[in-house]
Amino acid sequence: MGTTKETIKKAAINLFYKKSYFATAMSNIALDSNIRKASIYHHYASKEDILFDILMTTMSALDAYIDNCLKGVENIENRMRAAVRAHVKFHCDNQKEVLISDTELRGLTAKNYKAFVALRDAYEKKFQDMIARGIDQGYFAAGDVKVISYAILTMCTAVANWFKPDGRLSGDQISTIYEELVVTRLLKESLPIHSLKTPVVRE
Amino acid sequence: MGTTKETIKKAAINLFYKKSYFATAMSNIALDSNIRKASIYHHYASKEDILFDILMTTMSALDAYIDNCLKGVENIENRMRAAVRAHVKFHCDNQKEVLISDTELRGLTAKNYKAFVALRDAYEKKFQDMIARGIDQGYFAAGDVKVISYAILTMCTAVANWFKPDGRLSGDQISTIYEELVVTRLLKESLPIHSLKTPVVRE
DNA sequence: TGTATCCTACCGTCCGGTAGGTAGAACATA
DNA sequence: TATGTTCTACCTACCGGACGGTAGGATACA
Repeated sequence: MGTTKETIKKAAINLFYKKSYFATAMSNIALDSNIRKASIYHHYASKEDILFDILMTTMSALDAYIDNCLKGVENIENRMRAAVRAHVKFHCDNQKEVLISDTELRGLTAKNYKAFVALRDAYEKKFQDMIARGIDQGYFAAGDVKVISYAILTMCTAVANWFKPDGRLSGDQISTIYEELVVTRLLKESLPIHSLKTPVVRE
Repeated sequence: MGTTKETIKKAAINLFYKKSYFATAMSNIALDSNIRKASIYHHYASKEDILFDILMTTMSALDAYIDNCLKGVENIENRMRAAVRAHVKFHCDNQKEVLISDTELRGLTAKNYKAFVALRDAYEKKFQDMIARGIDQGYFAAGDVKVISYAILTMCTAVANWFKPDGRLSGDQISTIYEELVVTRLLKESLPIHSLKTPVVRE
């Protein structure tokens, strides 16, 4: 069951996900937490404080998860593989939280907004640095690093939009497909048209 | 200037984009339209009716735009190129509307929700059909059509999240980059690692 | 005179948040 | 062991204000 604060947070995550932040009332959260509305204010200073807590812990968890998955992986291509796999897996396993992180930033005041965006920018920079390094070292095809990083990150993030926990494919399976799509296709130069039909002999 | 209804709609688009649907009050829309709140109800039956109008006209316009861009294009690879280019261009040119379409569906009642999703599904099916056909004909590398279509569509749709009208790249330039990324990379088999450094002689 | 358009004034409801209090565990003093 | 104090966690009851929407009248143009 966990602490009352965790119960409140979990209820808020479900409601923000289902109804959106602004459409969710404190009384809704209270009801789902089996608590009176005023009691929430013993654990959180305001409604926004709940949202901010969700956003920051989710972003921090994502960042820590990726760092852990990259630990000890040296080769840049393998690092990119691990990063994509971790990012997609996290977005399958924490679907509601990351969707809130994507759509409810407008519920934050300027100060909290800046704090969150700083975390997010630092996270995205890790991908941009990897891509730039991979291009430098000749592992990845040349291109606009900013645009390629946006393409990869948004595509992997959006998995949270369509992933279904009880669907045809598991989070692990989707991670594997995306790892391949990104690292062996999107980041590489392609073979010419119709080369697939007639195998090409190299070297 | 246009009709009063168009003024209201335009004000609503700006506000829904900036503050979100639920955080926007009818009085806000009235203020930005230089009209009294009650007057809005002469043109729209309810707040949701405004949202529904925005969503449906945007989705219909996107669908019509893509159809027009594909007219007369026969070769499947060129069709895919045209489709990606059109999709990205539309999402740059109608940034606010498509972002609302992506995030504010929870503001719709069940009936309206179904009507919108039907349009969207039909649109997405066009891409899935193209990808399946391209794979069949050997133009595109084999893979999970559903997942690949999601990857492509979400990546192209998300351009609306980061595109800046006065930024470094124009909508046309970004469309060109994405056209290449999707059709000559993501949909193709790649060359082996480091092949970029030493050119490969084929056939 | 009829109709479309817009207005002022108002309704009931729900919102985020607060005031102030109670039950009970923890602890210190004697 | 008995008694007073403090703290956490929760409660009931309420506040001012904003919300979406409505009733019914004024204006303007055909």
